[in-house]
Amino acid sequence: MLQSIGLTQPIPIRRAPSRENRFPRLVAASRPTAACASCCLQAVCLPCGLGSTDLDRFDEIATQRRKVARGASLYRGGDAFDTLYAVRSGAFKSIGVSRHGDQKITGFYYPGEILGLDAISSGRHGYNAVALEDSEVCVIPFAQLERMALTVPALQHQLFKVLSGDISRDQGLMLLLGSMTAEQRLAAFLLSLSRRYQRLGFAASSFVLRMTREEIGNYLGLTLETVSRLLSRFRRQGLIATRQREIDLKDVAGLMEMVGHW
Amino acid sequence: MLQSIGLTQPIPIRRAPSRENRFPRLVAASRPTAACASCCLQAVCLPCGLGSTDLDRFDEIATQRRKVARGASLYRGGDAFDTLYAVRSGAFKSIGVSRHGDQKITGFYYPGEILGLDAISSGRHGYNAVALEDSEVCVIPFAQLERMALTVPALQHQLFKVLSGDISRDQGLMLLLGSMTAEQRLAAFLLSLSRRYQRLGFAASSFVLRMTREEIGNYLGLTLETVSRLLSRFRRQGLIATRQREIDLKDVAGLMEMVGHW
DNA sequence: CGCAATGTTGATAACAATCAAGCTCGGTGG
DNA sequence: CCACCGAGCTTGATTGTTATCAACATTGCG
Repeated sequence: MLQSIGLTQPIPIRRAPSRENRFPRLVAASRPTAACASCCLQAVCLPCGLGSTDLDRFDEIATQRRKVARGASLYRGGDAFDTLYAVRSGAFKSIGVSRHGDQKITGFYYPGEILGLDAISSGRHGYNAVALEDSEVCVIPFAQLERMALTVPALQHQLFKVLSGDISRDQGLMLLLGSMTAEQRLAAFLLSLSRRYQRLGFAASSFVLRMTREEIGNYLGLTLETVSRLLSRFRRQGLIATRQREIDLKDVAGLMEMVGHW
Repeated sequence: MLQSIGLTQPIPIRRAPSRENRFPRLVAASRPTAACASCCLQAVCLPCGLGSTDLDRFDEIATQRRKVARGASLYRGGDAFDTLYAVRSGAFKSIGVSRHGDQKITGFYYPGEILGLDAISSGRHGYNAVALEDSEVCVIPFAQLERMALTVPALQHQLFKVLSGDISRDQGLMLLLGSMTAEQRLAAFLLSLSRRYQRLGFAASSFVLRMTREEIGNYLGLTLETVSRLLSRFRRQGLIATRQREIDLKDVAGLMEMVGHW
């Protein structure tokens, strides 16, 4: 069955009652401090290389959580950079906005993934981070994190790995944008989502899109019409099944063949 | 006047006598250990945040240099990752190769820039690094670098900044590939080269391309014909002047206008 | 029930790719 | 020294993929 994914607690996935700044009651209650030690994302999140004593020290840094309602911004381009954020539940998009108001999505972020890494170098955020659904993040003050990294080799190493991993991911996307057809891009996108859901312990071949066709198209450098047409074509070809935003990958091998072994 | 750039020593820029594995005599002599303290790239290279005592310690790590002839690989995709490389002179391209033999250039690297950052996360290089001309790099063993970063806060911070800067740069390129016309991409490319040359202390509006039209096109997700046509158009429009690979930016404002304020 | 947001599908147009021919500049060999 | 050769570049003609414009369907919500 198609299932709800990307959630670490039972926030309803169907569209929130209105566009912005409203949380369903069940998550409105105040919330204890984050505790990585008991977090189900332990295996995939930033502190995943740490032993239990180091993990406790890390917990002293990342004490705070923050909720972000669907459509609201976690930070905006131009904001001063102080902290990294680890997605705890929900999903985010990172968007650049040009002076002319054109928007371009540079990434989607799922639980266990880190937001704000690109801002370290300049000390200022270059993009807006917007929640695709009611979401929650762990707040990780960067100065403290850096200080701790000096005394915990495993943490320093993990940080290097996370930063480096982001570079790899972006380069993969550049490859996609720079040398793949629309068809290949969408296939690659679906496969990438599949892999990420699997990493989180969810079914790899059956998931619900957190974003609209328009957002997918924007991210992939395509129009929403092209995305819609391609999804229809994939359906006709028996590669996938869809029902609104629910996606079933019926022929993963076929999709991979389509991407062409990059 | 158009001038030679990207070189920290007088290697002739005109095409080397043959395709590969041949160095002009003047750089064939064996070379003393690298010394950041006396390197003219100090201000822009990896150790740029360090004080003089820390710089001396850094010099003990990065003792080795390596020459790479035009067309030769510094490393290849699949190679184990041990070391980072700082470009000392010359220029490199980073290319991904698909199983079908298709190549895609993911980046160009100029003096002071660091090669290999994307390999930290997996411990294995994902791309080939190929010299665009006879070049030299400083070898920076990563394990030692990490160890030193634990005791030198400024170095750790600088490493975070360099990694983060690469993420920003890649995201900028994604924006370019995903939402700009051919014209905008090429204009953005020329402006980006201009900025990099300027950073190195060279003229910002007058430089020699280190890469072919084909390589530019590959990098920008265009064909070489499109690149050539656009350069001709820019010339007709009075935006640039060209003579082979020499480029003069005649109207930087016009080029920026074209890119459209991303 | 109707509205607004999202998604599907069709017709047409534009941009860039492809195919093709020729040019320029260096290097090489007769 | 000159002629040839090839890599790299330019330009033209044509094709094809994807964007754009447009109409309509579906869903959820007030």
